[in-house]
Amino acid sequence: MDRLDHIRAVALELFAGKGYEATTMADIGAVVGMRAPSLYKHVTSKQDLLAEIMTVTMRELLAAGRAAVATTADPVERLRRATEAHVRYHARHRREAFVGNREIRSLVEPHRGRVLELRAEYETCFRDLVRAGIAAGVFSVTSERLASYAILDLGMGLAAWYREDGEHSEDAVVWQYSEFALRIVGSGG
Amino acid sequence: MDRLDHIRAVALELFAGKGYEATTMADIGAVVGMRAPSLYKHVTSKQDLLAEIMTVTMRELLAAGRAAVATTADPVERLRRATEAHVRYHARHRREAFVGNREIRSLVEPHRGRVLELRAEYETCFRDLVRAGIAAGVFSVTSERLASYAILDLGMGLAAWYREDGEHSEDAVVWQYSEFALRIVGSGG
DNA sequence: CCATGTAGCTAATCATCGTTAGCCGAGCTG
DNA sequence: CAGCTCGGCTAACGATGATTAGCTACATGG
Repeated sequence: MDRLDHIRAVALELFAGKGYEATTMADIGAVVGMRAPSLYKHVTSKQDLLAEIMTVTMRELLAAGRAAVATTADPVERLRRATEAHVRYHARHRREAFVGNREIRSLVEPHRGRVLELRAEYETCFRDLVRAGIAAGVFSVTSERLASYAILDLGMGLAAWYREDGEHSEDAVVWQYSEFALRIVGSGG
Repeated sequence: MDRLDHIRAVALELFAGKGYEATTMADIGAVVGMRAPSLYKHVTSKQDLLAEIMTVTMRELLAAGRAAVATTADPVERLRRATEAHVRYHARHRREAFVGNREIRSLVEPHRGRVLELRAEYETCFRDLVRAGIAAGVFSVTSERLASYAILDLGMGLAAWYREDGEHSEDAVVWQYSEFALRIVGSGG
């Protein structure tokens, strides 16, 4: 693995485990195997490390969501696939998702604004999916906002507790949580 | 309001808004109307401020949960009431709940251990509620763990976005989210 | 009216951290 | 072999921030 990739991976692990502010460059260096100042031969700043993790994560998440709904027009199927993508991403990249959700506050402008925009866009996608199902008469919820937030929060919660080697396989969690999402909108099996 | 209560309230507001680490004693003092060192005439440390917020919050949450299920034996009704209490607490004390969820990492031992114990106890309550419903044949989920996590995460998500003066009233959110919880376990109206 | 405690302030302490400066050895290139 | 670049190191800088020390004004109670 490239030195830089290694640093990024370690930073992600530590940001997820102790938080951005609580992680020092010396911490990162200690795991990578060098002193804090040497890190600057590979990265431009600690803030940059965070900014890149977060923007890449949000972009990937958004892309995964768009791709998931691209091949069908059925509202139920669209919401199911979007939720599957959402949950799968949060299970497979739980550290990225975790940091992405929790450390927005630590991001400095203009990165924060950009990440927030991406997130708003992502949320809008889900709200639209719910709205479409309501309009089609296949979902029964009184507020598309509450329902879409509830579904999105499933993923964020997942990123907090999911472990690759835990009790549940990725597929099991993806399936069960997608089922939950459809039940939330009143369209469960 | 007592000076000390005022300080606690300001600390809570700032911890919720910028995070514990990012909040300085000077920040708190600036809002209260005094210099950082003067705060120590009322408070023993910044860490103590956090520890008290978190332990009080967890104790209140646990008490609210226990009280909610105390007066009925019906599994469906018990889960509904527990969820109502859960969601209501997160709506009414969103700052406390938000800090309580996010700043466990910033809590130093032995406080952290105690708060984690309380949280584990609280989670166990919900898992037992779900298990009881499954045993009684009124819920249909394959994993009580996933279902209870999903329900608990609804509250945590709520604390992140809910605003007292927002689009939805507390009662509306409580009702809708409790409905979501029952739908998640396959017992929705 | 004085004595005392309360609650503020400034200055100082002490530690931590991100980041920069400048040195140096190893290894590739001509 | 000479020199350059890469990537490490130590030392130092500069800022920040929690906390302590020690001073002072004021209010209260004897």
